[in-house]
Amino acid sequence: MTPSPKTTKAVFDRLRAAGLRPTRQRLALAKLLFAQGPRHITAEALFNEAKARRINVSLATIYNALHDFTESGLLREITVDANQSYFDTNISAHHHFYFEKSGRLQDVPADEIHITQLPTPPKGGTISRVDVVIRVAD
Amino acid sequence: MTPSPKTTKAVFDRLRAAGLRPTRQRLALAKLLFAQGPRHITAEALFNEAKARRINVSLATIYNALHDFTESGLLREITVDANQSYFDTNISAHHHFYFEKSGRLQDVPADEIHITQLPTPPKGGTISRVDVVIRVAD
DNA sequence: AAGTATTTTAGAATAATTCTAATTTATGTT
DNA sequence: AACATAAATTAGAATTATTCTAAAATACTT
Ligand SMILES: [Mn+2]
Ligand SMILES: [Mn+2]
Ligand SMILES: [Zn+2]
Ligand SMILES: [Zn+2]
Repeated sequence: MTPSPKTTKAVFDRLRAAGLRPTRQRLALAKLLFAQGPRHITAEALFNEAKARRINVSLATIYNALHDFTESGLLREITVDANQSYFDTNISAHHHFYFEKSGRLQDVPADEIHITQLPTPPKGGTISRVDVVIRVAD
Repeated sequence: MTPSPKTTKAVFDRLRAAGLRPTRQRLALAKLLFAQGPRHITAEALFNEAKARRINVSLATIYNALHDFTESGLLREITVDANQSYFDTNISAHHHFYFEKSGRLQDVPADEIHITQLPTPPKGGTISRVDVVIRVAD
């Protein structure tokens, strides 16, 4: 199957809208990240995936792209494991199951967790995000 | 002020009860960790604190002790920052404010967050813990 | 097409953590 | 108390994820 021009165009526009230059490598990585459904991926995993598809991208660029995407709101960084960062292509409000043995993350839609009371942050502070991680021993 | 024998004895017994040999360095570290109120500390911070008090302990031992304490239930490991692990001396059920700028953690008592609905974990999985992190932009 | 800012890159550097293998220590047993 | 043995400590090397550097390539504006 030849690459869908529709997908390419959509990804191109998405980068543009985010204020990021649609370079060859960002385009390729964004397609890997966003073509499928929601994903939770590490830098190393994305690097390997790119290699498998013969996309020539340096590891530094992987990190640059992941951080650039995160800063411009295309990705969200998730910290559940002390060893490596996960990047989430689902940027809407939601939570996670974290399978401790496999290290896999699974989305939990926001409406499946009801938080009916939350404390007020100390004076001067603003809540930037509330993360719920349900750790599952598998 | 000479070290309180009461505290020393209590810490000694606590290690014993946890099935850990009360060695010189574990005793000293446990006192640093548990003498005061609840703390959230990194390996490096504990190492520096030990040095400041002329407690001679290698960095490897700091890591060994923190992990041993965690495995035996005396500490809890908290993952909020991709760069380093935090160890929590408060092992009762509770949650956290995380001040993104300073990297400081603050306890939120369990009863200040009401979670009235939680999803069922996938078949075969058991919830080992539900962590709520309220990220505060300060 | 030229000029400039941005991006990419290889490889070196850094930082947290873990490992190794030798030494020391704790504890149970004579 | 001395002894034996398992467990813990240690210095330093190794590992791993990530960041940095500075040079080359590319994107975008004129
Ligand atoms: Mn990062
Ligand atoms: Mn650990
Ligand atoms: Zn997600
Ligand atoms: Zn805490």
